[in-house]
Amino acid sequence: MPIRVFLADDHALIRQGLKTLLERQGFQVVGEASDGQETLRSAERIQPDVAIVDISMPFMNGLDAARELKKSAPNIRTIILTQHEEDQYVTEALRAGAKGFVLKSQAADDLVHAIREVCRGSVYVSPCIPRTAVEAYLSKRYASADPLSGRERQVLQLVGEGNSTKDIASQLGISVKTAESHRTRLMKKLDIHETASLVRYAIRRGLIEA
Amino acid sequence: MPIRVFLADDHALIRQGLKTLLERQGFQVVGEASDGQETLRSAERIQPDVAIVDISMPFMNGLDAARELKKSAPNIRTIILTQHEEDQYVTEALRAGAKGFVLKSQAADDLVHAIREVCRGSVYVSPCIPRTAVEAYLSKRYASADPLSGRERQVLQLVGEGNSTKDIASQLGISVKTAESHRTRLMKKLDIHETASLVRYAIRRGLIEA
DNA sequence: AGTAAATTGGGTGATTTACCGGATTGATAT
DNA sequence: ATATCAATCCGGTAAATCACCCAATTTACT
Repeated sequence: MPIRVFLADDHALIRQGLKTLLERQGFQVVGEASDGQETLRSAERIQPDVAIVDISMPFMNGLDAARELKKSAPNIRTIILTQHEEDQYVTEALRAGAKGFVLKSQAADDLVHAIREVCRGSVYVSPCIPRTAVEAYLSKRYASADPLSGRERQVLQLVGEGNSTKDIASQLGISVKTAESHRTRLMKKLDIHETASLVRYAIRRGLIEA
Repeated sequence: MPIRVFLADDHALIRQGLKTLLERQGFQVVGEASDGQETLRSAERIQPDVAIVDISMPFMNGLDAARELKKSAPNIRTIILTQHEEDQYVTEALRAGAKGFVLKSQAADDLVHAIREVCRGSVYVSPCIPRTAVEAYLSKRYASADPLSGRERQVLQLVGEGNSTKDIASQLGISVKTAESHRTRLMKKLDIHETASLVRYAIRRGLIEA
């Protein structure tokens, strides 16, 4: 009896590609959805073995969908399939109850392995994901979704808004060195090494707007 | 004799899905690439009938790749395949020499039609795209929404992706000084004075994603 | 042919970052 | 109560980057 798979991605073309690919691998695609809410309604009814869920979807994103699925249909194993490589997403996905995390940049084999592994009860994370991200999930129990301290988040926002470290220091009434220190530490926490990535992260977090 | 197709998308998984799907439709997938530069090198050598090119790719985006392909391999018909629905992309894609424009949110049929049409010499744009976008291209009235030159746009993208000036120089095969020069000039053109604002601009322009 | 823009490159000095270190406070766990 | 850890604060040094000056060559357009 083939493994029954559900596909959630807002791009129909991508879904059809994945479906064709998975069916050739012997899986049975039993349902599809193009947003988080549709995923919940449809997957709860269909009760697939595995739900493959993209993060970027309209109305309800894949991580929120995974959280809801965990509550309403705990028997469905969720695999997050995304283009986002940031560690933050991995940690958040695992906390949301996902059993797998696969990048779209990986080969199809990776997804196939993930499906087989989660069906056996394992947790599967793409090998190219830094272990630190998985460890963050395992160790930091129930820390806030955002690993940053208040001051760090404040500095991050100011950096994203285009302020230099010197500006930030004077705005916060601290020395340049301290501002740099906050900045350095938050970058280490986020495993980010350039200002550009920092800005993109701040936008995704909603701290600033593009 | 089957139509020979080239696939350019930075997500291996998506490429494999599309490949499987297209081969079932009777097309022959003769090559793949995961970024714009690889697309140029590889497609010029292989000379496919059609190149299906995603916009969002690292190092060199799909629109720039289409522009280059038009010069170096005018016999290859380029179809832009993207998730971005904004009219601006359609106009820019057609100006860049693309013969087709298909959204990932559409069904596979749409892509199949596009391939057949462009091979017959037509221009194909997904039916869900507003006509105004196509008319903007036809009306030749270049309002030049973006004052940047090609090279500058390329540098902007690389900056937004988090590359240092040194990285950019080596990736583009130019000196650090030249890369700095491009960067300085594009910042002056945009009246932007910090990296953070540059990144936000690149995101708003759709050159990169948050 | 002539003008403008694009692309390439350099030098110098100021600014910023990266990476090393430590001091103090407050919360938490044992 | 006391050890421990995270958060906050600060400094020095070396490397990288930026800002601002310059110019040669190629390309594009009129």
